[in-house]
Amino acid sequence: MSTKDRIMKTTFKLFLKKGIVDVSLSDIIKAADITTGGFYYHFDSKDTLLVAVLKKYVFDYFNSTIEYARNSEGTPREKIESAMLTMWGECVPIAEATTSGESSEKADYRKIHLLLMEGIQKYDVIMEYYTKYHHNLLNFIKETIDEGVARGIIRSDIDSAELAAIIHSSMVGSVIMWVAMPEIPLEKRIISNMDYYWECTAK
Amino acid sequence: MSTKDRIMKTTFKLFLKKGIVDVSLSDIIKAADITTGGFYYHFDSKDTLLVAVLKKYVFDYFNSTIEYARNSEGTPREKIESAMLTMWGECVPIAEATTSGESSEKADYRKIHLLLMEGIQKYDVIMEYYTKYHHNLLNFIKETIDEGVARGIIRSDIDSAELAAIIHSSMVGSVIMWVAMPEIPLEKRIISNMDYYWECTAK
DNA sequence: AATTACAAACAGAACACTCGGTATGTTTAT
DNA sequence: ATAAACATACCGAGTGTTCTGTTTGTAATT
Repeated sequence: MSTKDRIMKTTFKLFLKKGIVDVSLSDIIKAADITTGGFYYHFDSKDTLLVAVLKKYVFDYFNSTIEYARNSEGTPREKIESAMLTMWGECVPIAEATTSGESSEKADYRKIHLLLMEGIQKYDVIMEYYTKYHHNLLNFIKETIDEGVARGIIRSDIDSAELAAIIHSSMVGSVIMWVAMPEIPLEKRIISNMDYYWECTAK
Repeated sequence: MSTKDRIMKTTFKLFLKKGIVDVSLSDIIKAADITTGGFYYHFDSKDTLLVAVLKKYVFDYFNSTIEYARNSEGTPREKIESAMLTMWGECVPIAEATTSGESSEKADYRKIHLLLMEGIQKYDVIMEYYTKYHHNLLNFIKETIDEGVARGIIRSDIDSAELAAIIHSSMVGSVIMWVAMPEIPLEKRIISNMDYYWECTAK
């Protein structure tokens, strides 16, 4: 693994532990076992690194998950549910970044969400990534509903754009509620919400 | 207004502008027109101030809004909807804190949400406040649904706890989506979601 | 010889916080 | 009535630390 990759991976691990602002350059340098000179050889500034890390470990992963779900088989509900659970439940790249031998602590989306909100507040470009990601997710849900209507699985008298928006915000809300009240697992929240929608929408 | 109140109000205004971590003590001292010594006469530390400000201007306001809605008249839907819109749409104390003459910039809940997430990450006690607030909100929704069932307005075969959780997360999700995609106003999102639920639950 | 990939010392600003002092009340004792 | 004793509210220079970023140096590779 290249030094640059090691810096990014180490930084992301530190983010998950302490949030963005509480990670200093010297923290990164110590944890990645490099020096200041080495760091500035690979990155222009601390900010450059932070944005690159969030893009790589969060947004690229999310968008590729959506892309994967888009091309997968299954009922509309299965497709949407599995995309959500993959993005927010399993969090593969996070697991990869954190559990490579040394650390066994569970990395979950709750931390990621807090990171994102911190990033949004600090960097406009993160806000742009976040908006684009949600447009992508919303479109995916709408397309999947349309597909369900076309296949005769979903009632054809619904407004797919509106239903997609409702499902979308409901799913996102489940995640936030899970941040505030982790005693109910995310999976249960998502499935319970979906049950309710499908009761009203399935043909 | 006492010096202590002025410090807190000024700090909250700065928070809305720059987030928590980017507000330094010297920012506060300049904006509130005090001195370092004056500040430390009133507060033990910067952290003490930050937590006190979030409690006063966010959590106390939210919880009192729920209390007010609990004791108000109207259909279950009206009660729930107006509580949400008061908390997240109008944001009275924020308006009070920011628009007292000098500043006319719109303060909305989007900033508050980002502040809260920042606070949660940094201070355990803020996380506790946040959890308590959401339990309070969830209970209010459940009680209101139960009341609707008792009054014969809502179908009696629904599980009020589950429906409350679904409505709760959907409302919270609307707020988050509004952070990411502000082009659709919060009010429209909330009403659209509620329309959908009421179609399935009203008698 | 030149470029790559780092090392190490350092600069300069910003940070939260301390501390000795001052001015202005407010009791209490004579 | 007056002075002593104390309390409250505030001042602002100064401390030590930490921060990001710069500069210069060096070993290895091409």
